[in-house]
This record gives sequence, structure tokens and C-alpha cells, in this order.
Amino acid sequence: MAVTIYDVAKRAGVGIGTVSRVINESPQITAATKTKVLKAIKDLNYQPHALAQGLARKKTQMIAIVVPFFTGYFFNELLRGIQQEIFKYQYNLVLYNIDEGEQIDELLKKALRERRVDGALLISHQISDKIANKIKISSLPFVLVDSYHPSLDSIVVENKQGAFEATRHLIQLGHKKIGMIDGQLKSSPAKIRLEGFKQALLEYNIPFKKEYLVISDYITGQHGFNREAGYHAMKQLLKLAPNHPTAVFVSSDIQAVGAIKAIDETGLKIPQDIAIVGFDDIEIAEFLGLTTMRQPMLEMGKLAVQRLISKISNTASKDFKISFSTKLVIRNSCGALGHSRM
Amino acid sequence: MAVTIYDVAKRAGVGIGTVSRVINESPQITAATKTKVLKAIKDLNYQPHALAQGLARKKTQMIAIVVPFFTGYFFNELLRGIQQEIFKYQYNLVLYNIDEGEQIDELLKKALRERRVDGALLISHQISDKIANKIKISSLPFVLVDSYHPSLDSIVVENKQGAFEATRHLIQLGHKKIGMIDGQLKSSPAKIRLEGFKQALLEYNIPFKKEYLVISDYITGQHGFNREAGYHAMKQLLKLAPNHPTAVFVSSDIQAVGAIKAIDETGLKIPQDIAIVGFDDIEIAEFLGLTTMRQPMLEMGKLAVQRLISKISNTASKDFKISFSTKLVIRNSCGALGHSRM
DNA sequence: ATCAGTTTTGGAAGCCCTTCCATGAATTGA
DNA sequence: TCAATTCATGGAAGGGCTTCCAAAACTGAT
Repeated sequence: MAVTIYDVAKRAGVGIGTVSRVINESPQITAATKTKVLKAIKDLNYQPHALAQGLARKKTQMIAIVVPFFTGYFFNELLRGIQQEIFKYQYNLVLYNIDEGEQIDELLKKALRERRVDGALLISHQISDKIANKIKISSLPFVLVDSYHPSLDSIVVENKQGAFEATRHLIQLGHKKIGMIDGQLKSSPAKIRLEGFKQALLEYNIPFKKEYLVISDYITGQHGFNREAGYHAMKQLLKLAPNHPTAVFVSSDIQAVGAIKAIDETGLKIPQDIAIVGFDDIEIAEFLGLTTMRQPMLEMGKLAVQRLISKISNTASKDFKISFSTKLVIRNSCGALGHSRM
Repeated sequence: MAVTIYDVAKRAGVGIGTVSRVINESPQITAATKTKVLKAIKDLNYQPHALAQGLARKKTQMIAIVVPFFTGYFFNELLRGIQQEIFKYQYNLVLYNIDEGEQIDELLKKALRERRVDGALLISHQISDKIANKIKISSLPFVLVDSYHPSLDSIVVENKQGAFEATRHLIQLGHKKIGMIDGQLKSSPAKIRLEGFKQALLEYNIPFKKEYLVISDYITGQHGFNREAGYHAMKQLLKLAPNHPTAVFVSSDIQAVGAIKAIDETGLKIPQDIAIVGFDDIEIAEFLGLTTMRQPMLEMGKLAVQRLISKISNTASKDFKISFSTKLVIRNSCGALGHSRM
């Protein structure tokens, strides 16, 4: 049987309350008793039982991160930020993988009403009003990351503005036939980036052509944000030849990777024949010379943790909507640098 | 205050023991009472408190996954397998990020002696005898994935054989000047792949040249398994020109991505001037036409979870050493297919 | 030495479950 | 019909902690 607080108390010749106070660094403890207790703890190699502590304190020191898919490169970077920050606060991270918005319901029940975690970060999830309401009612600390709902804390990237700028960049390079490859619209960023795309066209008086928009969904599970989906989406655009777009805004770099391959295969040149702008600035974007919109993912992760923890400890300010802006990283794929090396 | 088992008992007009039995699907319960209790549970929207259950049952339904770094593409795929499997068993996954082997010590203390989790998966960690011993003593269920220790359960990939075959492939293509770019040797796969590399040279009577081995460590935190590190390592090899290797075995695809870039920049051609074989078969390997050793990561993840859970429930067989074999995926970068398209 | 005030300490109660044991009801057989 | 079983049920005990309250141990001034 493991050693408990009673064993420590007995060994140190004090009461359990005193031991507890030492553990929790209560100020009202004599230096002498503190030393005694500390020694006993070390002698017995005692470690408090997290569950028992959690039960008594009504705090688990755990937070949930709920992600729609794992393959995302976006998610990787975000996770790194979250992990770095969470470590500082001595919290533990529980990972949940949820694809459909409705499953959040189930999660609320399981992980949260079970009180397994003190709060949760919801990543890249489109939140319906119904779900938002349930979250509110649950009165559990929540922070949305990379998605938005008016009644919940959210940290987002300016997807609309980013998509707008990416598209505008292509327009300013002289393109008139501009396509877009997007992810499934149930993914919130996919939906919003489409809006930005459309707005740029509108503002520059370029008619939106339905056949120039391809929602990529070749395989399921990642909302179309993957390489194959991008590849097949681009194939579809290329079928429109000779009337295919001369420029394409792709809603994620990983899709762009597939799209580039598709273009490559038909013998067309990037950017001469087709210019590409992606979104995310994932690691290989630089390698590929892919022009893209960079998202400050690491920072978002850190901020999300800070906010969540301040909510958990009730020191949170009332409202919280943070919007990170994106930054256009110009490389070769858009043609702005001339036609070098692609 | 949340609703407890007492509230349910009162409402259903039964004792708490009965409610508990219903929750845990004990057989000895009348259909009638079961219905009553179930109704009360639904009426009150009752959800058992995970911590209280855990305390009473001495089981947390949580398992830890301990990874040395997050950026790894390898890890992504593995995580997917783990997640899929864990979901079936109704476990929750707690994520720990640990870089140095010695930190495992601390982890053992924190997460495990705190009994926050029922067991742990240790990913890609070099385990010293000392640590292995501590793990044994802790008597907590552990499974090593992608690393090996004689006294612990391990699931590995045949790194040595894989590296051997990758190198042999290059030898059989006629190369004599063969280099290797490896990760930090404190990473277990890095160390073992080096052995396989050396053995292949030995077997084919090619002397091992120290300057042809570069341990990549440009930035820390991922044991050299990243793009920049690969880039710089290759730069170093290229400095040996005109006596640079004509073929390089790179210990991970992501490093190979960097290496390819470095080669590209000097105007050399792959595979004509330098042939490359990687390791992992990450998503973009296909895109890049990178010849590589494929690892069955998803399967490893699933198997690891199965094994861990059977250990937790004491149904585990005595010993467990599984070795997955790798598979050479031939693409353009090695030159075996001729000199197309690179 | 005494008293009031202050600080430190011990331990019961409470957090919410599971499980075991005892109880009483139902069932069986003669 | 009654004793002997069997079986569902209630609830105390136990799991290991925190916290509150009361008691004990101080403090220093008289």
C-alpha cells in the first residue's frame, strides 16, 4: 500500500492537518515543524495522491485540449505553445480528438461533467449557438482557439483579413482568373477564409465564378485540410483548361503541397502558368518557396493557456476576444519575385 | 453544488449502493429497480465524479504519453493510432513533453507516483539502466515505443535493419562514398540507425569515414530531427567537395527535406550528383520523390495502447518485445528509377 | 505567576465514490 | 406451512486529501 498523509503525520509526530499545511505551503507553520515534516516526507518518499487532492480541492490541475484532427501541421505548432505554457503553471494536458461539432456535446458530458478537467481549449471548431449555449450553462472555463462565437472567449487569427490580403496580392499581380481551394465549410477557418476571398474579388470588381471554387474533400477526417485533398482539388481546377485560373488561393499550405504536385504533373509551371498563395506557413512552405499567410500559432497557444488558467482561478476579466493578424510571406510561388526556380 | 450519488439514491428511493451497482452494471439488480434508478439519473442529469470514482476504484482511466518533442512528423502519425485505440477503451490521454532522459525521473514522481495515470507510453526515449530500474520498481505499467530496454516492454521498429537496408540500397546502386546525417545520439533510434549504417559499410567492405557522418544539432529540442538541422548537416558534407559523398543516408525524412534544400542551393542534382535515402516516409516524402524507409507508425500506436491496457488490467502476458519491420519505398531521390524529375 | 491575545496545531468532517457485510425479502423444497 | 437457501438491497467503511473549528501552545505585559 502506498504511503499516505497519515504515515507522514505519524512519522513526524504531528497531525495530518499540519502535514497538509506543509505540503500546501501554508504560512502559519513553525520553521521547526516544517523541517520535521519535510524530513518525514523525504524519508517515506511520500507523494500526495492527485485524485484525493483533486477531490478535496475540487480542482484537478488538468485541462483538456479538444482538436478536430491530429494530422494538422497547424495543430503541431499550437500544441507546442500550449505545452510550453501549461508546464509553467503545473497543469496537465488531456487530449481529446473530436471531429464533428455535435460530439462536443458528448465531450461536455464525459470529460467535463465528470470533472476530469478544470477547463478546456477548443481548437478550430465551428461552434453552433446550441453548443455555445450548453457550454455557457456548464459554467466550465472554456476558450476557443481558431474559432469564434460571440458569447464565448475566443482567440482567432484574422482569417478573413488574411484571406483578403492573400487574394488581393494575387489581384495586384495582375491576375483576373483567380481560383480558391478551400477546406470543408463546417470548419470555421475554411468558411471565413472564403469570405475574405470573395470580398477581395468584390472590391476589385472581379466576378466570383462558382467553378473556380473547389471545396476539397477527397478524404474525410481533416476537413479537407490535407495533401491529397489539395491535389484532387487542383486537378479539378485544371480540368477547366484552357480556362483554368491563372492564380489560386489555397486555404492551407498542406493542401497547397498537393496542389503544387498536381500542377507539376500536368507540366505547367509555377508561378508562370499558375500562381499559388497558401495559408499557415508550415515548415515546408519555405522549402517549397510557397508564398503564404503566416499564423502566429505558438503565441496563440500560449495566450490560450494563460487565459484559460486565469478563468479557472477566477481572475479573468469579463470579455475576451483576441484576434491575431496574419502576415504575408512572399516567396516564389506567387510570381512577385520573378520567375525564379520553380 | 453538483448532483451526487446521494441525490440520485434519494430521488429513486433506493440506497446509494444500488445506484452504484446500476452505474457499474452489476448483474444482481432487478429490472424494476434498475429502471427506477436510470430514470432518476436522467431526471437529475447525474454524472459520476471521475475523481471520486478513481479514488475508490484505484483507477484513473487515464494513461500518459510521454514524448520528447512535438514537432516530429513521426509522432503525429503515432498519436493518431494511439488516439484511435484509446477511444475504444474509454481511456483518456494525458500528454507530457520531456526532452532529457533524466526528466523521466521527475515524471515518474509527478504524474505517476501522484497516481494521476494508470500507465504510460514512453515514446522515442533512450532509457538508461538506472531509469529502467526505477520504472521497474515503481511497478507502474509502462510500454516503450520506438525505443528498447531489455527489462521493459518495448515496441520498436527494426531501426538497425532498416538503416542497414537503406545503406545497402545505396551501395548496390554503386556508391562508394556514402555519408550519413543522423540525429543526436541520445535519441535511441538515431543511435541504432547509425549502427545499421556502419554494419552495411562493413559488410560491403567500405571503410567508415568519420567526416562522412554528421550528427545534426543545429537547433536543440528535437534531437536534431528537424529541417534546419538537416540543412546545416548537408552543408557541412558539401564542404568536403570535391570529395563529398555521392550518396547520403539521412536518418529522418524531415532532415532530408533540409538536406535536399542544401543540395539544391549549391546547384547539384539529386540523384545524379548526390543520392538520398531518408527514413520515416512522412507525408511529403512522396511529394518530394524521396526514397525512404517506411515505418508502420499507426499500427505501432495501436498496439502500444492495447498492450498497455492489458498490463493495466493484469491480463498481460509476461514478456513483450515487438519489432516492426520497415519497408524501403523507392522513389526518385536514390537514382534507382533513373534520373527523372529532380 | 497570571491573563488576554495571538499563533500553531490536531483531527473531525467532508469531498464522492465503491465495496463489503448484514439484513430482510423472496424462493425453494418437503 | 416452515425451515433453508438464495438474492437484491441499504448503508457503513474506506479511499487520501483539505479545511474548519476548537484546543493547545505560545507571547508579552502586568
